[in-house]
Amino acid sequence: MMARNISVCKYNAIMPLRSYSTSFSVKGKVGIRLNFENEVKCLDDAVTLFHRMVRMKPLPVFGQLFKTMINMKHYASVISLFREMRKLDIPIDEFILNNVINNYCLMHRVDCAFSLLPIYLKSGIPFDVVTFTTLIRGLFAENKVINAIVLFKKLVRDKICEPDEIMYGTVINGLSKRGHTQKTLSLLRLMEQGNTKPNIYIYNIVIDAFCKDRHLDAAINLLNEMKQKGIPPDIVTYSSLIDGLCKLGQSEKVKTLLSEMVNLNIYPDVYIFTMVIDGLCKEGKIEDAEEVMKHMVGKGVEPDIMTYNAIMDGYCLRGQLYRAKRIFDVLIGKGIEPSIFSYNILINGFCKEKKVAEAMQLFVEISQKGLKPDTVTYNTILHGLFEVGRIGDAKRVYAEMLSVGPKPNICTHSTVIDGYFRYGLVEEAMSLFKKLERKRENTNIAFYTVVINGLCKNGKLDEAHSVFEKLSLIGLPPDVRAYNTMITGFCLQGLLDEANSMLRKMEKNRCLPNNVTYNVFVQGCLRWSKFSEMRTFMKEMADRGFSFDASTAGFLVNVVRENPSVLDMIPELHSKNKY
DNA sequence: TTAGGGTTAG
Repeated sequence: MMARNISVCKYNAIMPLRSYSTSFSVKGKVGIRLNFENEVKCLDDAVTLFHRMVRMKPLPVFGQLFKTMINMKHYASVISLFREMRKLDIPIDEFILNNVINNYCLMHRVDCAFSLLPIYLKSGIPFDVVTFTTLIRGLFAENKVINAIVLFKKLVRDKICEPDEIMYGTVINGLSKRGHTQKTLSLLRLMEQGNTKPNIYIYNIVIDAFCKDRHLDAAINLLNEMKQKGIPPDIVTYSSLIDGLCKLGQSEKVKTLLSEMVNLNIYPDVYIFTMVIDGLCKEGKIEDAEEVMKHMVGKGVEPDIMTYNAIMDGYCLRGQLYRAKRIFDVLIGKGIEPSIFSYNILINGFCKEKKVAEAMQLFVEISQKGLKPDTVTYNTILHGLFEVGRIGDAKRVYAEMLSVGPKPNICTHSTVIDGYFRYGLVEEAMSLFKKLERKRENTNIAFYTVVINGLCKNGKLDEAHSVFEKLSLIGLPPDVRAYNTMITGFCLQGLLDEANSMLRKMEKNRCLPNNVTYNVFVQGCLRWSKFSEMRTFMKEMADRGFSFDASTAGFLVNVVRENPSVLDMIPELHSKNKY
């Protein structure tokens, strides 16, 4: 296979170029554009063509070659060819510069993209809306949201360039993908007052943001609004809405929207069918999902890897791993390449069922198939290995990840620290925790809760409490899980007063206790025979509409079995309706 | 040359 690719590349590179050229005229400039789209199949072709182009007279247009290389993701080579052009004194135009800026943005080097701006000034090339739209997208891609907005506002305020629909779309999309849904709506409203009116793209981005936030009412209001304004919704509008409704399990509304779009002659594509299939699978209705898959094939829409991934995940969620694996074999049989998601889904399925040997086999297969395990793969395997107590293997996999794998994220750190604590490796857990704190790694409240829980479970309540106390100081106010973990720690040690004052503290800090909070406290009372406190507490619990969970009920059964007089000490336990 | 929709992990 490889040998054939090389020979095709060499053949393409020596094709006579003149026969593929056309002349064009833009803004009064005449040039020769080479029509090579189907001829440049690999980097070799592109570089060979570049070296032929630089010798041509008159010089042809280079921008399209760069665009082709960007599409092939040969970003570093674009930069070296651009530098070569500069050395050869080949004139640069706005197409080349905009493409190189885009290239740097795609490399996540927006700083380098900005450093090209002086070339525009030196070469007398005016900045245009494309340049700035590309830079704004580059800033968003690196999560530099404030910089993106500052740049956008400066462009408008200083009248450097008039934003078009695409620039607005880029800003609104950047904001929506980073959780600023309300701001996307504000910008849409702002557009209504200006010269550039919101179009279908703008509406679709805002509708999608509301759907992702599960605010389907707001999304449907916008759908009606765009219809009223004479902007007809398209397949993307419907796909966002259908996905949002599927994720909320509102199958009746999904059916309504599906028939509405078909009435408008918009037919569901593989995206929409996959969303419906995924929604059904997540609800455990795989038989229905399989029916939808048959239906789509009947309509001439072929399932792709994401459709199969949804079905595989559905079977994994029901613990039917071997059916999931059969789907995996079927898609390979059909010539569909599994993605890293396919492997992750199966590995997760096997790990959840504690079949870690099978999971490890798939993990090894990933590299053999020319794919690379990603952070999710490592996190899933690490969790699976710790879960079954294969600590040595977990440590080996973690070391492999640190040396040759993807960069660990907060989920990796939480999994490893939790794993260490669970097997009493307190020193290793704390040393990793302190190292991450020193490096100012990204942390969140869930990560700290893992540490607090680990310390509590290993009898280090004071240390856990001091970590808990500093949470608000470092800008991570404890959530209900963090409070529950700390309350559990106090209850395990019999410090019921401290647990109670923690419960009052959470209410004072406007973090409402939940069913777990009360159950943890009740179990603490039972464990330490604090029956009078328990009676007071049970009343508060019932008043707030909470009840015993399965864990408390099991605990209670054991306590009563050992000491039946508990039932006399807590007469409320006879009241079956309440507890 | 620059904007919109689908899958996995703690």
